[in-house]
Amino acid sequence: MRSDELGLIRELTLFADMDSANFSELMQLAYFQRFPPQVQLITEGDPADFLYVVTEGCVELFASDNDRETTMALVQPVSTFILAAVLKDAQYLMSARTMHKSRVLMIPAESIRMMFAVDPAFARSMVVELATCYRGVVKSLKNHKLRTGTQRLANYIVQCHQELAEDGTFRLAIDKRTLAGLLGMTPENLSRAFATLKSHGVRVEGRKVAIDDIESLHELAQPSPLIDDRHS
Amino acid sequence: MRSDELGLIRELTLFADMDSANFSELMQLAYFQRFPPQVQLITEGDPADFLYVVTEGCVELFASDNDRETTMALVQPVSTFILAAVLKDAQYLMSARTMHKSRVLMIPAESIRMMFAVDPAFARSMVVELATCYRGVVKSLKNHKLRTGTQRLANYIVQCHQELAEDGTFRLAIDKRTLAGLLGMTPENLSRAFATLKSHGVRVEGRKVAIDDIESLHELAQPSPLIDDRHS
DNA sequence: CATCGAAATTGACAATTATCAATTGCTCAA
DNA sequence: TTGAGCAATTGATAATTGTCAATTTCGATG
Repeated sequence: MRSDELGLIRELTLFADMDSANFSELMQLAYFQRFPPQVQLITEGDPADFLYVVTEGCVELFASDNDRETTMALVQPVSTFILAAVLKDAQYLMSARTMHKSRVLMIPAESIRMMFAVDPAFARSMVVELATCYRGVVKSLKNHKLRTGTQRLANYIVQCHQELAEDGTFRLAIDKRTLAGLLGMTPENLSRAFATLKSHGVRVEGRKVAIDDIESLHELAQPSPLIDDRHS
Repeated sequence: MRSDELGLIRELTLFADMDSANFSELMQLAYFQRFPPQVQLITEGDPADFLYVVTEGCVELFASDNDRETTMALVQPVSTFILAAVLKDAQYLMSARTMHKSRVLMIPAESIRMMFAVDPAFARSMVVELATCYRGVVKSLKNHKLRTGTQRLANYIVQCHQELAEDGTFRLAIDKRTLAGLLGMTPENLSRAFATLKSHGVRVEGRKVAIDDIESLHELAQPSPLIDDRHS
């Protein structure tokens, strides 16, 4: 592992307050690996053997039932995922696959649980991490139960606009197929939702998005901090 | 507070491992109250001032956006709710109202956070509690994204069957209006879903449910432990 | 027991979303 | 450059779900 990467991991809320010796020991026990795109890292139903940390690339969390499949979340660097299963020593509820070439740290679940029992600061950080994840899923559930597909897209666009757009223009960070999955709709439906947004001042060309009438978009999206705010 | 109730609260995973003196202190700071049905206890968006514990009755967690509203979960005694918001010292993401006459313990958020910092066993219990809640919401999100309304109802019935039915017959624990909300559909739709289940061996009369053909119901429901198992 | 009011059901219809098929457009490698 | 292959779009249709209105049923109360 490179030391700059180690530094990034150390800065994560989950590890920042941990005792130094414990952190070092944990890193000693971990595996650092590169994966090509579209590699399935974990499968739902399997026992949770590792806690994962993405340091480069992007990982998709997804879930299946019967022959349906849905994207649950995208994990961007630098973040951990699948902590709850590791802690409860339970089965994974979600599967994970790399979207792009990715670098991933795999920490044995056993050693996470051991440190959890031993290092109180680590336990407290876990609380904060899990509370944040919990609230993230609650927001996602609200997003899905309270909004139509078009409204979810509108809010996604509003959020991108706030985060990246300087002149009202930005590029989608992910391809439309993945975006459709994330928003819980089919790619066909996403196309139509984009078409609907045209009349609310949103122009799309490939991955480029231009927003001409942010008021009109806000009107349609009705963004709410209790659903859309990334942090809080 | 009655001592038997205190005992029930002490037995909760969240408090079981806590230091005795700390637990006593926490209970000293808490308010125990009775509420009539349909009283709104908390409103989403408000700062999290209390952690709640239901000891009798039932509490509905719900969320709103624009003029839509949806049931997020039902909290049965004895359980805590709204822990994540308290811990993060953030706004509530969900509102809560009593469904029936209820007894509720209200613990000041401030003192929960103080104990969290001071009592390592309490912090570790929180991790387990939050991990469990997190997985609960993930299951709920999977339920909604991967299944149709009728399938969700079928799985709900299968679950009731496993837990209460001895002779293939049981009573619904909640009224149909609430059940509809919980399953994320309108009452009208729930009626139609019940009608659909008739051809899969489910007879409904008021709150009484009789299952004639559990195989056929399973076939339709396709229950999965990674969505439907209460614990794990 | 009668009656009021809310819950539940049913029907008709609209909106939303999914599915299937066909076509267009883009990207990458030979 | 060109063609193969995949992503994206578009159209047609079906399935699912929501909305509105009209009854019917059920339960609590006087």
